[in-house]
Amino acid sequence: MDTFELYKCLTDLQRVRLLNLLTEGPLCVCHLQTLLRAPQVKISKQLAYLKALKIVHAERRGTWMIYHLSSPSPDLLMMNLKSLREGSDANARTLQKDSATRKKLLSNLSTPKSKCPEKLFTALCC
Amino acid sequence: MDTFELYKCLTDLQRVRLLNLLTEGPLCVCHLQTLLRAPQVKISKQLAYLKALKIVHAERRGTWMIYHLSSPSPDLLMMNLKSLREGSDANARTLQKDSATRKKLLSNLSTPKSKCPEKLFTALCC
DNA sequence: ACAGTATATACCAAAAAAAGAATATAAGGT
DNA sequence: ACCTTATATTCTTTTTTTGGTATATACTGT
Repeated sequence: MDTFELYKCLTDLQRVRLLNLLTEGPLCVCHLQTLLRAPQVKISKQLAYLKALKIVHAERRGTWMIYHLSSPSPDLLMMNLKSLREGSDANARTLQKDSATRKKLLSNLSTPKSKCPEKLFTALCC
Repeated sequence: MDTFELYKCLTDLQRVRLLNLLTEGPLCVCHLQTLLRAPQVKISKQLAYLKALKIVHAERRGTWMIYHLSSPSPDLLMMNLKSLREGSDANARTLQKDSATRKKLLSNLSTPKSKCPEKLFTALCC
């Protein structure tokens, strides 16, 4: 993959938020939608974009698609995501908040009402 | 400056080549033109773009404009340029070749025919 | 087979970025 | 004052990226 493509991923807040969330574990599309408060099409398209670059990959679990960061993910990507997350600007705060919201969301999933697949790999999803 | 703007700079080979060359010392537009074998407008515009973001700044020396990397330049930028330069793909090779060509170009400048300003700061330019 | 839910894709409009030609500015030498 | 050289800016066209609506697919449960 061309390195410039990787930087292109990092020029858009929404894509960065997706990548940031996925660094902490796999998630399904519906949860990414919820976390980013964005319409399904947009999320789906961004994920398709990232998938085409093989930065993420998807796995079907029933009707749900679970998205993962590909491994090994390029050091360059990880390094930059880390740096973005640890910044002190508005964007960094957004990423930090996303992580926190993700934790809260996932801890609420073990309730009986949740119909999503429960345990996925080591992380909870859906 | 928004971090995403910085990544945008890194999505274009020509801009990266400019930045890479400038990390090794100031250069004037005509030499950047020569080194990148690109038309004047393009170089000028890219430099204007980088200048607007305060990543570089320019200083007039006679009719010549000498471009510098601003200092301190963001760690994030330096880190990524380093990584791009040290890669083993075609882009990295381009950057390495650029650096070599720059050295050769500058060492030919002390000849009497050269009308460009000779010593600039510690580096030779024009 | 049918209805419902989750996700993806196709298609078109809007916005943003890049490229090129022509022109403008700024300085130096005559 | 005028001509030349170096660089910047303006204007227009083209290309790329993004966004939205509608539609398609894939699966589940009945």
